[in-house]
Amino acid sequence: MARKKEYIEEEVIEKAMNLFWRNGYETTSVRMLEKEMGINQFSMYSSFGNKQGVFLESVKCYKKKAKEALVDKLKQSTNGVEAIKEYFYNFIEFSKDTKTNKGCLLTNTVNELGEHADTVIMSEIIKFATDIKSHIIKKLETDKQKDSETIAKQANYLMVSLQGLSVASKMFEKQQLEDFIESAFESL
Amino acid sequence: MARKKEYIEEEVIEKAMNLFWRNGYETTSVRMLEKEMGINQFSMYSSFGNKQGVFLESVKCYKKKAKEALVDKLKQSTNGVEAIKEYFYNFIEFSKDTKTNKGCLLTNTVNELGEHADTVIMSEIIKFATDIKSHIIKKLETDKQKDSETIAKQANYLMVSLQGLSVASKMFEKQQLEDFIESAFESL
DNA sequence: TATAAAACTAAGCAATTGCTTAGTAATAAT
DNA sequence: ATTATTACTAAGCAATTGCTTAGTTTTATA
Repeated sequence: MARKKEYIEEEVIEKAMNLFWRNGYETTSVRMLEKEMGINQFSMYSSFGNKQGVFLESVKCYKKKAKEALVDKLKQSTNGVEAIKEYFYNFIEFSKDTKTNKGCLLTNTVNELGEHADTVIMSEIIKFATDIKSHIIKKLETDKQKDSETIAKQANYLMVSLQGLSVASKMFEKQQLEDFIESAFESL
Repeated sequence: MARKKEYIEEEVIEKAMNLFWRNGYETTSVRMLEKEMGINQFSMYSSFGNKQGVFLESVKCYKKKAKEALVDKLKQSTNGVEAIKEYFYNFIEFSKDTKTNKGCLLTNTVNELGEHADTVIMSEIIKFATDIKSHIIKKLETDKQKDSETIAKQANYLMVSLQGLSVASKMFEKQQLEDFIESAFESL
């Protein structure tokens, strides 16, 4: 009874996600999204409501990709702390761009929008961060000599370090990033 | 022969700097600057050329403030590595806002504008980062047991950590930030 | 006191923003 | 084939962006 959509929502959202990842939320205009996603503004708004809606779906798409490329590997590994270090190295690869790195889309978002960010989007971000932290804690607990207090402290430390790596990867050279990772894990 | 300016450029720039610090470059509109600086757009443009000009002066103002509150203290201290740790703690105080922290204006800028940033502004930022790093190296060299290679590595590590602290301070609680600093200096 | 130079006010500029809407084309059930 | 439903195109909306300009006010000098 009705006409068919000429695009697959999951496919165009992945393109939108990459645009947001490269440029940030504000800098990415609806016109840019139109071009990159290859669909008209009408279609965008009928599928996702508004720009925030497109971004929310992009965030979900990013989470899925990051889960596959990073979190699942961390989850499956039995290497304890070494697995977390692997996560750090994998992240650099994951966020690689043509020249410099793009950082983590979620970190970029919090950093750009801060308090102004939509609460739905923020809760998505927090859920992901909490998930990563719990996996980090599990790997730290592999070492039976550590008490829960040092584990909590080290988990906090690693979460902040991860944020640092995300931002620093956008402006530092590979050598500095590797120096960072190696030094960061020296005392663990 | 001519009318006097009704404002002091240094004073209004400090206000502009605080606005940019809180909101970032793009989110800060010329209208917002007008209100915050308490001067008309005409005056803004005649004093600083354009929005980028206002921002460039704001960056210089930030550098001056950060130098006084952070770098000079680091420079003067004779506590070696402990002085660098002090720098980290001082930074948290320096970037404090009403509720969360504002991070470092320079880090925020690179993170927001990335490659799109004006080259003049970028060179100001790089100069400042290089300056901090050289002071960090000096403090590390206090420990005569460290060879130049480990010093270089540790300096890289600390610079990335500082970026991390800047971003993380915008979203983490004080306890996590202190956990980070303490853990970060454990192996040094 | 008259004058020229600079600084003010405020209205307005084109371009861009996110979003909407009027009109047309395609589709599956009747 | 007709019809109801949805998706498309593309033009256009008000609001905001960075910036300019026309006209007025202030000021130190001649």
